[in-house]
Amino acid sequence: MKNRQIAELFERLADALELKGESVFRVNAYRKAGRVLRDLTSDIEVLHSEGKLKEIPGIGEGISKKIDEYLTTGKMSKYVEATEGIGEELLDLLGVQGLGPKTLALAHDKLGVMNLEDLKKVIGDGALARLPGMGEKRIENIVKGIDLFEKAKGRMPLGKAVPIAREIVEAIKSEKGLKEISPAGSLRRMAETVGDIDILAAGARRLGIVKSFTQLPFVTDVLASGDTKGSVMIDGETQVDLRVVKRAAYGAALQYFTGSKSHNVKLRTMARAKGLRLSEYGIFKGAKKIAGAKEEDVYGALGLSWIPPELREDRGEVEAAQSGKLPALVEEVDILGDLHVHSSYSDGSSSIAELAAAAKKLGLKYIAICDHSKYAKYAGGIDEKALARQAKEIDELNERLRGFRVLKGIEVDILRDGSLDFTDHILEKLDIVVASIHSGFRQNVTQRMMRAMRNPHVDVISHPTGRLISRREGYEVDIQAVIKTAAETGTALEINAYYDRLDLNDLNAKKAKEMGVKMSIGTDSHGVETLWFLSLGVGVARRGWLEGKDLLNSLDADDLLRRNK
DNA sequence: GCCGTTTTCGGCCCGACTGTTTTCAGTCG
Repeated sequence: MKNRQIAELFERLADALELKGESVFRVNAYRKAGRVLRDLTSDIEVLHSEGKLKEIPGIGEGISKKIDEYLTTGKMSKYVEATEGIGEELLDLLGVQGLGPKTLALAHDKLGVMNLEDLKKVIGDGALARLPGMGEKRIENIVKGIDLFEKAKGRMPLGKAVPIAREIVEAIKSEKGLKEISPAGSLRRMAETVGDIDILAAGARRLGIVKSFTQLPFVTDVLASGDTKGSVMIDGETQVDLRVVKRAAYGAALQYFTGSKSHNVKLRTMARAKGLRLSEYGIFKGAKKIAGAKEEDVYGALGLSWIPPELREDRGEVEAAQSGKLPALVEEVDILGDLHVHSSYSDGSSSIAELAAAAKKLGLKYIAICDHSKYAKYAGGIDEKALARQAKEIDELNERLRGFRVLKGIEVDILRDGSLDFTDHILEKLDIVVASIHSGFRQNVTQRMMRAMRNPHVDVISHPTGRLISRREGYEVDIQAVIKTAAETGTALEINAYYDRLDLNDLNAKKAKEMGVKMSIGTDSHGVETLWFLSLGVGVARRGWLEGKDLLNSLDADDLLRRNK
């Protein structure tokens, strides 16, 4: 799959052209093409060979020719031409807050700035300040931007942002005058990583609401505080913004601050075509406001049904809403159990009884204990004897439990030759077999997974790509081929909900669904405190357009066992 | 460069803020 590398090429091309002062519309066209290619689940090379490039939205005559050139010759002359005399390092500087394309181009043209070093130098010696339109404040602002750029802690995983947002909402929701409050932004969309945490509130006494927010005990720094917005740092590393609006604009503001940007642009374009204007204050016909208090009304005014936040990425959700074809997305209440949990038998920290009690408290009906198998020594993998002991303990526990059931499972290693770490004789006695790769990430991963899927006792392939969010790329695996085999063998693919995995991700889950593959959410918990990650998994599933019926977890325990026979 | 229930040409999202300016350009979200 060359999708990502071509997407990157167009994104870089857009940056380079922007720096050269090319028409913003052309720049945006390239940028959009980049985004669409990044999101594409089909293989660009296949579409190319079938002559279907122009069927991709945002790809027309010019861009399809450039893709063709790149795929046939290995280079794109437009890119080479546009980036001549411009290095990667210069383009990277567009990421500095307060330094936009115009200013950067000026610094490049007049002062020969090529990278961060140069930029710091021309600030230090006052050369930048002497350029037209530059003043003391702007320089100061750029210096701040450089500071942030260098720290660049980047985005935090969703699993870290969610508890912070919940805690803040909990802490201020009973504030006097507050009528509505909700997380917004990428967190509300359940994107896998989150930049700043955005929270939106509505009500009277707005100043007081902001004040109670900036005075929360875990706030370490107040960046801004007014009667419509407060901005703070939590624990010195996480920025949280609270905006407070009037109730009459809450829906429009929530829609606006939830994004995504491309989803919003699409809606505004639609509004314009209908002679309307959409902003964070509402939908207007001339000077008359026709919607704004509720999100449903904003979408309604555009002739759309309400679109769940997780879908708002301009991946076809607006068209689906227009034709009444939005999926009935899976909800947390549809999820009856967690299908991948570790106990203290292997490297977990909680006993099976503790896990069962905690899961029951979360409203679940069952959990599957899937400890590591013996090959995974580093993770305290268990052998056949320990597995038998565990089975006995689970039987005894199930005798006592009411309205809850513990399933006997295993996370069995797929070995280097594609065989499994336990014999079929052992596996067939279990309620659920989850198979995964923990070694040889570059050795025939696709073939090994396929072999595992053809074993009739294997029910689920765990974390199928092996990626760790912002830490590890993942296995060398042909995920398309894995999905295809899963469809043939009826094996489920896991949406591993552990916060730094989320694997399958949203796009792969969507692809798998389209190919008729069932999925299984498992938290991969190693203790009771991470069982809540199930909601992260539901987030991924919803972002992948999944409905309850696409997930094994929506089956009750008896139906699940029948399926796994 | 893309695209079409205003269009095959002429548009292309919206508003706030800031700083450097006498009316607006640049940047951001």
